[in-house]
Amino acid sequence: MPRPDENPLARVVEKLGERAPIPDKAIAAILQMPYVVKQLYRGDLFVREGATADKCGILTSGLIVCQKKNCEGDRQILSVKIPGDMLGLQSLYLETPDHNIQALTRCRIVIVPSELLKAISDEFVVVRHAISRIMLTEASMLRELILNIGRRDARARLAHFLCEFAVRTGGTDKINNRSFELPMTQEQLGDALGLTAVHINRTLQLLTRDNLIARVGKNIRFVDWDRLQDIADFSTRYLHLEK
Amino acid sequence: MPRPDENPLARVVEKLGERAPIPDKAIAAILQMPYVVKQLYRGDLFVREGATADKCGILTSGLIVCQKKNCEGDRQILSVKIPGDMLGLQSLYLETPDHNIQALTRCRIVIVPSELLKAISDEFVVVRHAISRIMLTEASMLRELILNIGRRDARARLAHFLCEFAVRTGGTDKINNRSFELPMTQEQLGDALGLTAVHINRTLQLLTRDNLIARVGKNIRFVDWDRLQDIADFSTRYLHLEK
DNA sequence: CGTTTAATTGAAAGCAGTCAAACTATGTGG
DNA sequence: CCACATAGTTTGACTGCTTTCAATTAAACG
Repeated sequence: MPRPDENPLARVVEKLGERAPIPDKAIAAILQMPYVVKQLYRGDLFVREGATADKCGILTSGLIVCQKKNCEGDRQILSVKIPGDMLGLQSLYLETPDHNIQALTRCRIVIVPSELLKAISDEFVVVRHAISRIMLTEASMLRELILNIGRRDARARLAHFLCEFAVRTGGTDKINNRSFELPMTQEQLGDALGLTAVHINRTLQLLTRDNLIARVGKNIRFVDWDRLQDIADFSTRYLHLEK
Repeated sequence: MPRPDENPLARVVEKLGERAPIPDKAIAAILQMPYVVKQLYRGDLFVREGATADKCGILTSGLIVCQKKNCEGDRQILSVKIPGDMLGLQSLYLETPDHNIQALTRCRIVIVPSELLKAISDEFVVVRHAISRIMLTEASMLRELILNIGRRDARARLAHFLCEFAVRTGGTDKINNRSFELPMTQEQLGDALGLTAVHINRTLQLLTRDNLIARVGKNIRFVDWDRLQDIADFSTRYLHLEK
């Protein structure tokens, strides 16, 4: 298989491969899809609610979110996509997107026609199982977010977000004392957690004061992972990491 | 096709048929699955988070919810299932359920082995497309709930819930002045909206006082549907009602 | 008809929001 | 490399929505 820098669709194969072993024929079919690499800038939309959806893709760098706005224009972020995540899979089966997909930072995506990926998934059982599992895992993460926003206070909510982000970007090993970049503004964090930027700021200070995390700019270090996880009521089950 | 009282699996065919025209052979395969009809009482679990999931089903009467609890035992309802809705489709592709499926009222469900429905969906393109569309619509409803809980105040949140429930149970025609039964306690409503029962009570009174709805016991009548929809910031797009 | 469950009400407390200002980084052009 | 502009963070004071707690009333149920 080509390296991602030779054919960026290799990232798609990798992603699907996390969920099920993909046979060579399917790999070949995926790698042969026509694709477009596109750079997005902060705020750019890849998919617009209510438009027509005929493309999907994969994020290769930067951060993208799914979001919706209420009638007053307040934004609610529904999910944060990290490099390697698929984008707009909904378009394989639904015509009209029910949410926006928007760049949070400058980022790079690889776009393919939904039709083609759908055709491949219709042909190869394993591919469609992998895609189904990805779609269901996305739904599971939405559920956890509902619990997070509906039944946890700001402290637990933010702690939970940090736990999830750390596990998704860096895996489950040696998290204590690990430090990582969180390239989001406090306003974006607020939009992701149903809070205001001001309150995010105060809550970050709270977590810092309680010796749960340490911060230097956008860099965050887990000072006491176990306790943070406890406070966050975090478990990885909903991420469905099992193969 | 048999009537649902002859073979309750006809309800499954109906449900899938809403999403895509199901060929006769597939209908026959569905109707021939072995099934169990089960009565559940309020609070009973059909699927338990963390257990093993090997069955799915359809709700034929009563109300069921998907829910999770935080570490303090507070319940958050993630979705409300009404008669005709599928249950536990997640089990077709994921082994371990990430949420509970619990009876809200006494209800009747028809259960089939996930394996069999999956086999049918592997055999018939249309069936699997219908199922995918159902799964994606469920995800879309989760997203709207996140927006509802994260970015709408109690009044709009409750109004939105009532709008959704009315449309789902009774369709989109002649809603103004329509009255319907909402067989949920105020505590259950609170769990569905990330609020307390007390506040649900006060918010219901608010909607009543503002002449948006009228209440007699669990019966609710829409006095001013247009304004309620406005306040709720409600649109049906996220329900993906299009065929 | 008594017992339990649900709905309602009131008072008080608290978490998070709002508003506004100050401060700090970041980035751009000269 | 500095000066300025802009975006983001931090802080304080105040407001307000929602929760909590507790008591009362009403409804549902056996």
